[in-house]
Amino acid sequence: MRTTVKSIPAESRSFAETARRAQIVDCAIDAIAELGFAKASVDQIAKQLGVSKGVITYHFPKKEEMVDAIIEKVVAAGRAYILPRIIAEPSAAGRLRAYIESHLEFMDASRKLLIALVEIAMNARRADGSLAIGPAAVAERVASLEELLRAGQRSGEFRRFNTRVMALTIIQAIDGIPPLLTRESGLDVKLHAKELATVFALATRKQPA
Amino acid sequence: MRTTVKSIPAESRSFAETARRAQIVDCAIDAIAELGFAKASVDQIAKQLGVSKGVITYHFPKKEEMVDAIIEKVVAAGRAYILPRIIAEPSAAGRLRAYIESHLEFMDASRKLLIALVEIAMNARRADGSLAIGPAAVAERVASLEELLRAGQRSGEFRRFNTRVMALTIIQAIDGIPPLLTRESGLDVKLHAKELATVFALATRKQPA
Amino acid sequence: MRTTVKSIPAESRSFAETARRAQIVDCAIDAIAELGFAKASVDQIAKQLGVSKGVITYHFPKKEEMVDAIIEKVVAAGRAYILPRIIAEPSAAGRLRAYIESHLEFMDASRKLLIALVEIAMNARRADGSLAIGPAAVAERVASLEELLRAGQRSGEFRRFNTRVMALTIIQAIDGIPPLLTRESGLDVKLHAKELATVFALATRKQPA
Amino acid sequence: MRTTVKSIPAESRSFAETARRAQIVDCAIDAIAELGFAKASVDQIAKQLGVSKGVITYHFPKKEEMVDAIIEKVVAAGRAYILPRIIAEPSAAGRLRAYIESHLEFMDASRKLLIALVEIAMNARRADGSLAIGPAAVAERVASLEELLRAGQRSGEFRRFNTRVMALTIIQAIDGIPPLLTRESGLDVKLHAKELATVFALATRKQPA
DNA sequence: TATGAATGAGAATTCATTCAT
DNA sequence: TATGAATGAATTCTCATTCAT
Repeated sequence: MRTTVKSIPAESRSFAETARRAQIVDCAIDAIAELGFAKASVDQIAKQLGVSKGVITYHFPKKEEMVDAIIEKVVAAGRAYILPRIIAEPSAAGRLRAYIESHLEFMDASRKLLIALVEIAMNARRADGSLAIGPAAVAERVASLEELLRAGQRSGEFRRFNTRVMALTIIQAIDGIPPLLTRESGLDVKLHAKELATVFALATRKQPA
Repeated sequence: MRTTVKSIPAESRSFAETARRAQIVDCAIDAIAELGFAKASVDQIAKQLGVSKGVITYHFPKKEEMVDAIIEKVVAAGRAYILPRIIAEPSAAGRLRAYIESHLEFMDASRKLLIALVEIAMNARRADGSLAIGPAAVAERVASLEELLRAGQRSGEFRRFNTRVMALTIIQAIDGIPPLLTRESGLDVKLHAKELATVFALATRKQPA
Repeated sequence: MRTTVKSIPAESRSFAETARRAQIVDCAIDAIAELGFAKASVDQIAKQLGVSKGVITYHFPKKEEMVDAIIEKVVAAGRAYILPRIIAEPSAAGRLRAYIESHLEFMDASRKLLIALVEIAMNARRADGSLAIGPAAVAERVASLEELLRAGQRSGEFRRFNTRVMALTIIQAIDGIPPLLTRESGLDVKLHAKELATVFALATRKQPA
Repeated sequence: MRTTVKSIPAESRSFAETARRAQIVDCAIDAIAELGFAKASVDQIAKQLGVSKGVITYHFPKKEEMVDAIIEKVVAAGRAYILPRIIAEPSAAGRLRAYIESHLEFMDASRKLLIALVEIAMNARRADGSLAIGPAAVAERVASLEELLRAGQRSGEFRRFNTRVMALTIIQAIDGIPPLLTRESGLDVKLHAKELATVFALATRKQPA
């Protein structure tokens, strides 16, 4: 038997369980990306997956859990793509460029994931009314980017600037991309990435004369 | 008289009617900013305004009309704040700085308005399912900013760059602010604005040797 | 001042009052005929009349009263058209033919009135849920037609038949016309009337050997 | 599974599903016959069935589907009753008599069904505003009755008359019965049927002398 | 008399969630 | 595990009616 209230904790999930959850998450991402968060009902997701609604609620007793699983998946995928590309760069400037470009490349390659994530970021709310993707998540990203920037300042590659504001500026410049992708499906992301990288390269480098 | 089908056309509204609509719009903005678009139901708005639900549907037979009124209000307010500040600047660089800073100042001064607008931009959909704030609205802003940038290039103030990508980058950097305001209520917008202005000043200026 | 609960009794109505009521009734008939009873809201009627909703509710505090006024008008108009044509006929057979033909002629000439009346007959209900046009109204018409038929039997023109059933049959054959008019706007009512008259002429006459 | 958008297609319905739908349809027929179409809300029907409103919308996502199911049921029942009785008759006159009498017998035996059907015919409208039972449905019946009449004329049983008008006349004489049943619950339908059959027998037969 | 604002009941529909099988 | 039926709250919208001016 299975209690209705709680889903199986991650560590005690069977292989099949894990696979099913992944399937559902993928399908939910599709649905959210296509229809928007508001219209991506459990019904819809189940329909697209070709199973009964009960399957969804069995694996994710609360929709919130499904949302969390989606966030987790996208974040993990993003990290897996981006981190190695940053680390591979020897200079701070290179790492910043890699940070920006790999973010946009990932977004380009995983449009649906990102569109879904943004839908969730804007709409999904917890039972108490708070946003599902809260300030803490951003704060973490900001902190890690600041670290990168400060390293560049310490090494003398970057000029003096407020690292917190610069980090926020870069991050929200990046985070502005997915909605752009929704609106302009033909957007040249490569070009956009290069331009954005250039912008922040010029903005952070030690200014000549 | 009031038909159920159409609201009174703007030009034939009485003073009281206009005032009531404004009141409702303000209240709706509050509700949307606080609760998010999805939870800002007609019921909620009516409750916050201390009137019956019918009052809302009386003045705005379709919720869509209310949404349009909100958009109109915010856009008009934004334009009124920003445009004079841009025009006042003699140089292209000055106008770009004014563009960025006045946008952020306005957002800072009118946080709720902007948060509501972004909620609407992300969520509100017309009866046919299309977004209430469509690609056309963005395209218009991009075009007008590109004009500013091209003028700077023509006058020799700005380096050569892809104006479309730069415009998009600037605009989405700006549009990323309201969600930031939601998450970080203590954000120093003045500082952020200056930093952002500097970023794009450095990014657009004719590069020194 | 004027109480909200009761309309002015018929006998103490001013000329203007009477005219206004007639205007509203005409407009309501139009609206009901066009939109159907369910969609002919007070709002709609007021809009078509170009006045405020209050005007309607002032003259007809309850919608039911308006409905009654419509019924009254149509019935009176019908009676005025039909009765003289019946009385003019010397024979029972002639009166029956006149009964049928003048009914259909009236319906043809006053399609909107009849369509509205049928809409009301089918849909309008009193506060207690009973139909606005009840059994009594039909009973009266049946009785009067039976009288005509019995006279024909007494005079030897008609064969023996159950006058009640024949009267009901004729009346509902007639009452079936307005919906027919709604569905088939090109219906040849003249032809239909003649055919119907012939049917009942053949059905009532003393049968030849 | 059950999507919100579409109900299960007829061919893939389970036994239980079919039974439930039938139960709801029956209950809806009761409600419509009793209260009229306008007052037979989903709420009402659910209440009468002793279930929650969601049950209805679960099985019939759109009320229109429920209406269609009702129409289908009544039409099928009618056809099943009437057709064999017509076919059984060898002569055209016999078939016409069977047509009329079996219609009325069916109406008598299934009063509620017919009353509900007429309510629907008069009131139910599709999303686009068109009547749920449109002109096409009547046209079909007229055509098939005309065929019967023409056969009688060809065989020499019937006199020459306009088959279209005669068919329309017969059909609306029949269709006038259900409202009559609503108003006069004590109506002797047997007698009425015989009388109606006689009327049209006399009206269609080759005239003596 | 006329107006328009306000009211509140009730309509259809959507949806997350619960639960027996 | 999976299914699908059931639930009830919430949402938008319509409408007759009331009432102050």
